[in-house]
Amino acid sequence: MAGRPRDEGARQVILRRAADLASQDGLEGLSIGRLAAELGVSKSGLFGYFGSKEELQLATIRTAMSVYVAEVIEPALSVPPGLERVRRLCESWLSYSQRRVFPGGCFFFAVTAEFDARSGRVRDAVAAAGLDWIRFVTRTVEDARQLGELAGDTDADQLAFELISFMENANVVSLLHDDPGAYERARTAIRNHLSTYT
Amino acid sequence: MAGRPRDEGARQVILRRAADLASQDGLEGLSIGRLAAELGVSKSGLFGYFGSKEELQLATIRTAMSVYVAEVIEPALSVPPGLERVRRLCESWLSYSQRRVFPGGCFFFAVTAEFDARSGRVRDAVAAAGLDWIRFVTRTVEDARQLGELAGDTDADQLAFELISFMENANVVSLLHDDPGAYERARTAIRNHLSTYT
DNA sequence: CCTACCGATCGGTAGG
DNA sequence: CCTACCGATCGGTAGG
Repeated sequence: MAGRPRDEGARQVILRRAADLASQDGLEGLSIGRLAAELGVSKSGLFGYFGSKEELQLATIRTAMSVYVAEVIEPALSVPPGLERVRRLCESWLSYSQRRVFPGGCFFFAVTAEFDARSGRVRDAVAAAGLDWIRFVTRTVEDARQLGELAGDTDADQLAFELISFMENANVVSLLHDDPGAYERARTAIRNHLSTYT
Repeated sequence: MAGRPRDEGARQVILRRAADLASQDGLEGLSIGRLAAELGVSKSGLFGYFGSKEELQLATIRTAMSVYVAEVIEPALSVPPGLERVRRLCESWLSYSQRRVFPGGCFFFAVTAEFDARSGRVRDAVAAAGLDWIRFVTRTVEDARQLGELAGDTDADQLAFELISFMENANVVSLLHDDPGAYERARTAIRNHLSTYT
């Protein structure tokens, strides 16, 4: 539990910066020395907050999750369950990616691709976060179906997979090809796609 | 042009191995020392083939492209242009990912996520390969439309974006959650999706 | 294509 | 929370 009684505000500033860096260079590319230098503190001082690089990585993921909840989940929950919440959830995600809340685009896209073929606690934490997200989208779709706002035979798992596909591809295309039109392509895909399920 | 007159067969063995490692740990995670140790040669001996880490990374991308052409593009080109070629292209891609031609799943998915927020020659090479792929899918779709096998008002860019979305999401979900069902979800999505365009 | 090395940086620790 | 350090590893080079 190294560092837990320390200044919690400073800790969150460190972790928010770590998440920004990791969205661009990955959680392995995030080095304690570079992070310390950017924050103007000593390497061992920063190290003391976490105790190991792996703990820093895990704490960074938790901080990124709280940003994700505030930017993507909460805006969707401000709308009542149903098709409008599904639309709002997709739009919140695209806006979160497009506004570059993390400078490297979606934090979880970056670290998922980095750790999807590895093993260990960091990979497990990334996988758990990914599963939470899939389940939340699926539940949001299933609510809309049960309310009669999507066709009764809608396969919620299938539709959630398809919506997530469009969103993540917009993120990567916009980053790699510096093409903001990818977001409009995703919005068109989502709009047309939802209309085939109604 | 360091190393070009050397044994070309040995060079390709090195690069194929490098592509396997990079699909799991990334092109930055690929270290010359580790690669040399795995191949049982000295670090400086291996280094002499490439002259710099960046040249090794660029050569690895070119080798991965030739694998991709053989595994994904050529099977599609063995079918005449039209809707059947579109279907074959998607199936070749899903098979390439699912058979783990590269142990970390699609090589280009891994290195795209790694370099999409960076700059430099490696990023540019990854982006150029990605653009080639998008254009090939778009052209394959457009051929089918012009042959009257997709609706006349089909937007080839849009449909290519949607098909690629499904394929890439299957790759990452299957890796992160060890869920081969992701490929069936992508196949269902592609089948249903193509039928809405006909 | 090898051994042996360079300076830089890595994660992590000792001591204060 | 600092300075100063540890051994390991990085990309790259000298010399043969």
